[in-house]
Amino acid sequence: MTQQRTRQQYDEIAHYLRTAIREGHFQPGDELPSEAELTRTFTSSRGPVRQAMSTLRTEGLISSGRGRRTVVLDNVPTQSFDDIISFSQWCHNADIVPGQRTQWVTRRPAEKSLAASLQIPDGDPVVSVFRLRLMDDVPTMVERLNYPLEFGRHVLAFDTDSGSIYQELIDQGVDISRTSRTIDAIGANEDDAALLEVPVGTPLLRVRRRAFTGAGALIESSDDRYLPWKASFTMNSTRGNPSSMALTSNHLGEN
Amino acid sequence: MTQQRTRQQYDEIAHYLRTAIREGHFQPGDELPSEAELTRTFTSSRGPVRQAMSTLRTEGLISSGRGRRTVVLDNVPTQSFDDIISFSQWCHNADIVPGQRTQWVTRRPAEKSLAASLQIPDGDPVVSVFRLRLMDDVPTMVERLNYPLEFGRHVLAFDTDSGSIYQELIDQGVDISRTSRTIDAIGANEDDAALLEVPVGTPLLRVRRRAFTGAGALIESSDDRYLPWKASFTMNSTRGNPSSMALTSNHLGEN
DNA sequence: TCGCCAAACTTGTACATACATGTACTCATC
DNA sequence: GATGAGTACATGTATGTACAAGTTTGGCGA
Repeated sequence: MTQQRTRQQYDEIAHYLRTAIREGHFQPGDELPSEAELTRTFTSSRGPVRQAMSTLRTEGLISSGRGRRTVVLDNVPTQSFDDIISFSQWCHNADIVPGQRTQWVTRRPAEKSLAASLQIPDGDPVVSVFRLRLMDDVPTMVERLNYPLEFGRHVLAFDTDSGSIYQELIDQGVDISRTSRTIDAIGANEDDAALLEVPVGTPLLRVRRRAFTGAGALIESSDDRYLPWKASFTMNSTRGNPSSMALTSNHLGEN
Repeated sequence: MTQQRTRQQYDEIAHYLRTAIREGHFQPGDELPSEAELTRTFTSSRGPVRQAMSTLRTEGLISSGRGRRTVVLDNVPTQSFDDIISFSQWCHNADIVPGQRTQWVTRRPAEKSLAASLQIPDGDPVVSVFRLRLMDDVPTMVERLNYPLEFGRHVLAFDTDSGSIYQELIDQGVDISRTSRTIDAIGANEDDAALLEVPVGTPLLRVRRRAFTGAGALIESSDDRYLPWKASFTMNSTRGNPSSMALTSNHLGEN
């Protein structure tokens, strides 16, 4: 239940267009109303209209250019920051019932590599969670979460079988403002295989995520492994628009 | 070799800031010059400065907010549209020597599933390419490309062992303006395994890409499979900024 | 009928201004 | 020294204007 506050004009316009596209009032290939028309429709000036268009453009929903009318592209999926960070939230939006079976929650001193990935000194206390996540009661993903104690203490005080850790952190006033994800593939190890009910070595889609506060403090370092036939990532990019993704080469043979 | 044309102001500013961050003149955590300072530095108005900032924000390089100074985030990688669509271009930027060993190039009528993915009628002619790609002479990725004849004819007339098909299409006047990628994991089949010199079933990072013209015509449908210890995807997202990615669930057991 | 050109309209870029809204600092006061 | 009000300054939002640079349209002339 997000606060409703009075919506900004550009947000109003973006929401209208996005909804109209999703509901099919504008089909792929159709022309959107011109900026001049939209300013009249919303009794606004060109600024907010262009800001809304810019948003939809980076979401990959529309394409525009000098002289050309703005057209609707394929009806591609995009998700907001909140939808994509929380498995529970994501399931709700897809009309799926999320589930979780916590394997263990620990508090212990960080060994070297974990400390490095959390950007804390060796031996500092770390809270770790290991859960199996389910979609409609079907095993889908194994989740390994690690928190420095400052944020992990909220997790220790939380029943991890009851729902969304992300939502709990928000409620506790933790300001999650940015995430960085690295995606690759990895074979299921014995733990993964047992929980997901597949053979050892089954290819899994691995998403390693690090979440930060606005001030830059690291909140979480996680490792999620999805069954690839249950979930996949989609990304849109448009020439001339900024991109938030990169394909990176790993010279060193890490794992 | 892209045309240099006179750069726009906002592009000038964005380029300056991006370079300064990459080269470490602004460290993560540092404050960027205020908008007012930048307008003076570049003898510009606030519009272009804000447009540049907006670009860097969606690239995940900076964070800003009402009342707060704009700060540099971690020095995260991001790549432009051109860098990420062309394996050759990508390698060059990373100081890697790209290579390719073409297995075959064919022209044939599309069978049902391929026709569907190319959005053309069953039986329409399709040009397909199957290549092994190398980084510094080391097998890294297997590439399967499919083009409708309209665009594929340029590929047929091209020596696919000589370099970048993408660059060739550009040179032939094909306007590639948008791509959509789906990322998941899959085990190496016999062809993959033989070329990549790994056992059958080895987990691979699969990137299925579809490329479109500005008008919406489908140019290419491809399937790239990377050795996950050679390459991975990275994505940044910031709360409140538009996102161009989505995690999608596959209810149906496709492959 | 065909081809060319000018006009009208589209989106992109830039400038100037105003006010909203949040942060951070100064400084007087207790 | 701690506290709190006030102030200066930061970015966010909105308006209005102007021009640049493409595309589309329609009419005119050959």
